[in-house]
Amino acid sequence: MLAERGIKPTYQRLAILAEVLDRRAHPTIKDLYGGLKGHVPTLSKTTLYSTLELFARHGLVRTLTIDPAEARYDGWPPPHHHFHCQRCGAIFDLDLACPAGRTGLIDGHEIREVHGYFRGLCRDCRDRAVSSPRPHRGAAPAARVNHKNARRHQHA
Amino acid sequence: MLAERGIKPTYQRLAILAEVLDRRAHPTIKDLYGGLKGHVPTLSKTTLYSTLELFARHGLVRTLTIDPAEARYDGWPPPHHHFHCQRCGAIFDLDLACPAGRTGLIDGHEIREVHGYFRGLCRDCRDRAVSSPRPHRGAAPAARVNHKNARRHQHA
DNA sequence: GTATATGCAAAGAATTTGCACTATG
DNA sequence: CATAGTGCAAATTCTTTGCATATAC
Repeated sequence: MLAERGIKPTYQRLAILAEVLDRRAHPTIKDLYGGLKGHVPTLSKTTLYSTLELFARHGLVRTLTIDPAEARYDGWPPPHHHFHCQRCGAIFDLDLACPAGRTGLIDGHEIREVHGYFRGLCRDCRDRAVSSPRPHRGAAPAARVNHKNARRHQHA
Repeated sequence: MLAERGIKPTYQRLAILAEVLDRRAHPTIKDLYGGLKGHVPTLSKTTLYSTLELFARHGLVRTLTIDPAEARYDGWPPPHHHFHCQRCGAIFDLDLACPAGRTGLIDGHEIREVHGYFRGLCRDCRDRAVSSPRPHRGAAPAARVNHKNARRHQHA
């Protein structure tokens, strides 16, 4: 899968690719690093970053910038949209027919990547909100997506 | 515009709102800070950050996370998509009819924000590439949107 | 006079860079 | 050997936080 794209298939790269493909939950660098540590104990984050960038350049993974605090990676090939929960931070895949999601030219710009996502309250958080309208004291305030704090509350 | 939304209209807030609305080029914090320094010399970035977050919570501005390196702010109200040039970093508005851009429920998730954007080569960079297919020696490599470096090459 | 807003400086954290080391052919 | 890949540590820089001061009602 790598060699045929002109990417030298090193041990690290194969492991990283497998890890990304294996995860459907849009892992962060940290997630991937944690998951890979077992198989590739010497792995450095530098390699992770550079390899994922390499993969992204070759279209093997998508880099998601939905969460402003940290990048997430998506190895699921078919085009799809995402949903980002403002409360729990989870990211779900959405399979919408999206006519706007086309490549080619728009207004003279050459389209190479299409990104679509939604934000709001996910099903679970919504259910929770319905069953207990008033959040408990000490509950996390409505997630401030722009803050690094949000990271701490996320499910991955 | 602020008071009726329950936001105390302080001098700083009015100035920040005016600055965001005045700019159509999806300014960064740095852009806004630079532009505001003249009128509000004592302005701190802390206030900028917190005020923009406040505005975003109240729907007065959108926070764009298209550029992973730094947030951009959009005070243009009507829903629209964006195009991000991988080479020069510029962000353009795209006015597409996007049926996916709806609020309500999708798969049980409650949609509150819709974000759609494209990446590729903008019209200008494309023209340039056509007229001189081989980049000059020393020309910037294809922008690595994931890198902070990209910032230095951006037009704002 | 109490609550809220502002600002400065310091802290925090993801990402990038520099450079030395390793693997491969 | 030469080239490309890897890894550590340091650097960079956006963003957040802690508190002290100022402002508003």
